[in-house]
Amino acid sequence: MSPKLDTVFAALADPTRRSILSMLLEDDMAVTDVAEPFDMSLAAISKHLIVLTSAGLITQEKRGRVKWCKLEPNALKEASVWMQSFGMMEGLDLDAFERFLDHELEASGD
Amino acid sequence: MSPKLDTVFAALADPTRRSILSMLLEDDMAVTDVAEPFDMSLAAISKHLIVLTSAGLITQEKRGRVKWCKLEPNALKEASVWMQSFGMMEGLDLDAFERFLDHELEASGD
DNA sequence: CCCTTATTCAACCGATTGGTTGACGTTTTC
DNA sequence: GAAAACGTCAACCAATCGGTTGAATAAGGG
Repeated sequence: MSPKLDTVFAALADPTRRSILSMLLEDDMAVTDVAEPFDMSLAAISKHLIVLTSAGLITQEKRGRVKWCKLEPNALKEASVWMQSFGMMEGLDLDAFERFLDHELEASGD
Repeated sequence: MSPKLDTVFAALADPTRRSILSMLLEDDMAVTDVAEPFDMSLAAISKHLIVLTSAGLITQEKRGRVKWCKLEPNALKEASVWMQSFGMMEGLDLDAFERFLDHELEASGD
């Protein structure tokens, strides 16, 4: 159905890419700095960043010779809603959860 | 980090497998019945079911010659919490969200 | 017992993935 | 303007993926 879900979940399936997302949670980062903690070539990281960009999970903006990577958390929303529509919260107070989400998502001005 | 997240997200990245999960949301199903709506060999579906089982998203129980597939929604919880702990809620009241999750996950007795 | 139904296994296939290396284009700095 | 820093591209590689087919196993039904 949604090709977007395919790419978002596929992007999240790799631990390196999830780590990158976590790092970007703190701040925007240059590609080189993203790569620094990983035991892997810069080109490999560059590819991971392309995957994340295609999935819409991050955006990249070039300023000077530095390309800045920025988390794009809204891309997680569709996937998250899909999971939620599901049993994910079985046994939880789904109504309360939904009310919470409605309220919070609205406040975030998506 | 968590190898489980790898397999869960990878399992969710395929539209056929997501469809299967949706079908199982309604009721437990035999492998043959799961395969019926898909334009694909039974063996292919069998493989998809193995992937879903490895990810813990479903369980399979053989009764007689029929193997029943059952949704295991708790497996989505870890992945879901990972996503939520995340930027999906950037700009939202994260503290309130965390309190909510703590409360609800505790209540669910995961 | 044989036949059918239910499911998996094994071998194979082409496409994709996650990594490497080395060359290349840009922008900055000296 | 040459050198360094930033990042991508292209070619390659082994491993995995999503599918096929055909044979094999297991359990019921006549």
